[in-house]
Amino acid sequence: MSSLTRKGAATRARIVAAAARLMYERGVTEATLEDVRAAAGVSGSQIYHYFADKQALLLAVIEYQTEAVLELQSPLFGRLDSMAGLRQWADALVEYQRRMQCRGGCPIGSIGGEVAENNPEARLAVASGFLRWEEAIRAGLTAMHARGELDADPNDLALAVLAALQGGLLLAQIQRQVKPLEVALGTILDHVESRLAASVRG
Amino acid sequence: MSSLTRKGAATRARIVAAAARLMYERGVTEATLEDVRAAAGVSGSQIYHYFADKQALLLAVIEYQTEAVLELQSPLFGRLDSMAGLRQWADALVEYQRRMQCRGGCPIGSIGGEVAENNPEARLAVASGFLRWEEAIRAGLTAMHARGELDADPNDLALAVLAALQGGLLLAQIQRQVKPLEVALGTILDHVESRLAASVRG
DNA sequence: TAGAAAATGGGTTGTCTAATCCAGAAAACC
DNA sequence: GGTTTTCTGGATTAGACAACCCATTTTCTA
Repeated sequence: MSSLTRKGAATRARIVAAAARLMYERGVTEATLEDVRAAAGVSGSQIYHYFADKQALLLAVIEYQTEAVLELQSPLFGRLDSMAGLRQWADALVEYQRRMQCRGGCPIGSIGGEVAENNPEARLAVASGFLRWEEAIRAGLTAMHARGELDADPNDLALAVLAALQGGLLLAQIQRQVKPLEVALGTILDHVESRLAASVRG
Repeated sequence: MSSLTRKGAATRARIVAAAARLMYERGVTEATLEDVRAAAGVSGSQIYHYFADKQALLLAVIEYQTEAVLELQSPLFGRLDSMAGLRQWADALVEYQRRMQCRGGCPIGSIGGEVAENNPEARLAVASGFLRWEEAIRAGLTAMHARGELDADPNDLALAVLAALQGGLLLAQIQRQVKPLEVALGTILDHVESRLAASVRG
């Protein structure tokens, strides 16, 4: 592999970004390397210059999508220790899906579903992405719990919130409407709210 | 197509069942028609005798899996109008996944995720499968609501339960452990329980 | 039992796509 | 300024797989 020059790193990044977009839009198997090559605006053997094979590119894409998803939400993650912050976060996710017309589903989860049964390595990469997502949610709920504001296990709640999000995204993707996501997140947050300690609930 | 004899219908069913199993175990694209042919124990051009192309077979598989999933749960559907029945149903789903070692995820949902972005016809077939599933859940919650036992919109709750189930299944499939499903269903049912009318809760 | 459907088993075609290889030009970096 | 890396652009291989065709035999079933 040796060292990557500035330009080399930029090209590599362009390839990963293009691959991520195509795999998101069409699925992993439907996104051919020729498509990726064209979309990235590179020629011939450049993809193989930076990646051993399609599998290596896929793993890079999973990394990339995990970073992208977490980065996109990061401004909102800091406020997940209050109901207002949680609702704001949920609203932003719903709004984003609405803008995307519910296409693609979850950038991580949709890849996960596609590779889970025939690509253990990719499955594990997706699992670790989910773990980081779960931890971001858990941090907020744990803070609430530590302050004595929350009367429930924050770990279980975080997992339930992530599951509601993933299920909502899948149903939204398949039905091409945001309502399932909206209702799934709204309901699980209603539940969190119902577990607020009496002192906070006012 | 003309008329199907008894034996013809049986062979067709064998092909669909084999295809369903393989698509579930490996994903739609990884299940080749040659694999299906061998697994069904039929020879040569039999698949094309009963199905125009792979797409037609896929649609038959989605139908088949929808029926299978609903039929498997049908003994429990009748009791979804009480917390005991709901918990029993959830336990059965968790237990089933445990026995499957969390492989495959949801027979309908995993196909849905794979085809959503490149096969509108299949996506709609999955959507209608989800609708039937949602309605089975809704029937129970609506009954509770009609009896004045439930203090919430049964339609929204049913959608939230299905989303929690799907999200839990996806996370379970990717992490290869039942906990996400267990927690997701447990938490959403806790929420349903928290919305029981005072008269029932008491 | 006669006609229709089911089934065998093989061959074939065409396409798609991942994966390699190469010779030479351009650019970046020390 | 020389070395390394990047990049071009094409050619090519090799395999997988869907789809189609056909001659023949077996099995239903009306």
